[in-house]
Amino acid sequence: MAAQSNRQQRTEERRRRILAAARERADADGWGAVTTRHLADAIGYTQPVLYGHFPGGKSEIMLAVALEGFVDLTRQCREALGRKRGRRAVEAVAAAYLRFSREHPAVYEVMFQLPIDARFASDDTRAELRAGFDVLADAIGDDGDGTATEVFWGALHGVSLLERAGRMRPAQRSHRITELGARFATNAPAESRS
Amino acid sequence: MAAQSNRQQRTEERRRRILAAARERADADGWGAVTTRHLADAIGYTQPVLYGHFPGGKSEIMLAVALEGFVDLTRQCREALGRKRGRRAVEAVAAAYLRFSREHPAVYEVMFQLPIDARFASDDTRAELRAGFDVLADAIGDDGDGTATEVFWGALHGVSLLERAGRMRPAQRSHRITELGARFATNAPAESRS
DNA sequence: TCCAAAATCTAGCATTGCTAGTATTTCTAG
DNA sequence: CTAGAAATACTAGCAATGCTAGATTTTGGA
Repeated sequence: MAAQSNRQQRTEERRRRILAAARERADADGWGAVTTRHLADAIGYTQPVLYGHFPGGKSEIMLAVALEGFVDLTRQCREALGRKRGRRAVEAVAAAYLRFSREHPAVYEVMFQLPIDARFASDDTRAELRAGFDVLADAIGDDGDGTATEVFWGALHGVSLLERAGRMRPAQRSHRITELGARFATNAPAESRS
Repeated sequence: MAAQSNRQQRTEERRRRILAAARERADADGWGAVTTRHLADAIGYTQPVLYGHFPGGKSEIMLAVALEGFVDLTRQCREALGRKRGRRAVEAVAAAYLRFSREHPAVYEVMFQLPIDARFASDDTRAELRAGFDVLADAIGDDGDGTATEVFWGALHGVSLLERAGRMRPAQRSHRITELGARFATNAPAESRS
């Protein structure tokens, strides 16, 4: 099981290089700059080779990058959370989340703007999404039906996008994290659900 | 001042029709479906005519749609706010905001993903953005440095995007609005800014 | 060593945003 | 009313993009 044929090995290696090239270029110059011709050049082959690895073409490459992204983001948030509780937990996870989004803008972008519908979503995908959701729920200590986590997630998502779009004052970044901690820490504020 | 020449009148009329066609098609099938050829067909002219109205091409058309969008969104939020205060104010504005985003997905999309940097941002643009920010600040009764409003805005933005991306349970929509009211209503939660 | 299969390339299609150059319409001056 | 100038609009085409069919080379096993 460990010893793959040389062919499989090289195939997998090349697949990695395609994804790395796509990720790198996209984070630097946006997904518009990721062309199939450029990717082919980057791995030293021609365009059709890409379609051997990713029959779905550019979309499938973007999806693959997105999946890697979910794994990374979830792990970094989980590590940031550690055994913290309350505000410190919320702030730590928020900081980690926003940092990931800032450092990998294109990966983050494709993670959320790509349609993860029935066609694309494997069980793996759903599991990864679930894991990401769970770490956020743990951070705010959500023991309800998950609505609070949804809103927390929305806040992180929105703040990260607006920061990168230049719609928020950069100097206030740490204040925003404090604010998130204050608004979303465990003291479940008046569960006035009808 | 009222009586424009026939030419100017028809020019402006056509400009409106271009924007309306773009907005309609984009909200229906996404911006990818808005091609210059389609827009030209929609107004009964050929492609180059578009560039007479919008020298910047498709980008400029999208920007124009975005500007209209900011005016609309701000007005609808302001109307929803009325003279409400506290939770009811937050919830009303949140509901209006999310409704706009849901009903005009493409308009909303271009409002925030387009670079509103120095090149594009006229004073008008900045004024409109400011007005939108202000209504949110009024809704949550932000009397601080605006950080709370930034986070509130982020939450609305993120929730609206995640809802449309199918990442949030549709049935929980009203719960999310309640949650936003609970988390962001005026009772400024522990301004523990360092 | 030779052959079949896998792998790779060449060449090209259709679509996109955009534009140069030409034809046509419209307004104005005489 | 008519001729010329200015505006308006069109034809035709370019370059870039994602993608693919078919030819060609390389590879690995008998």
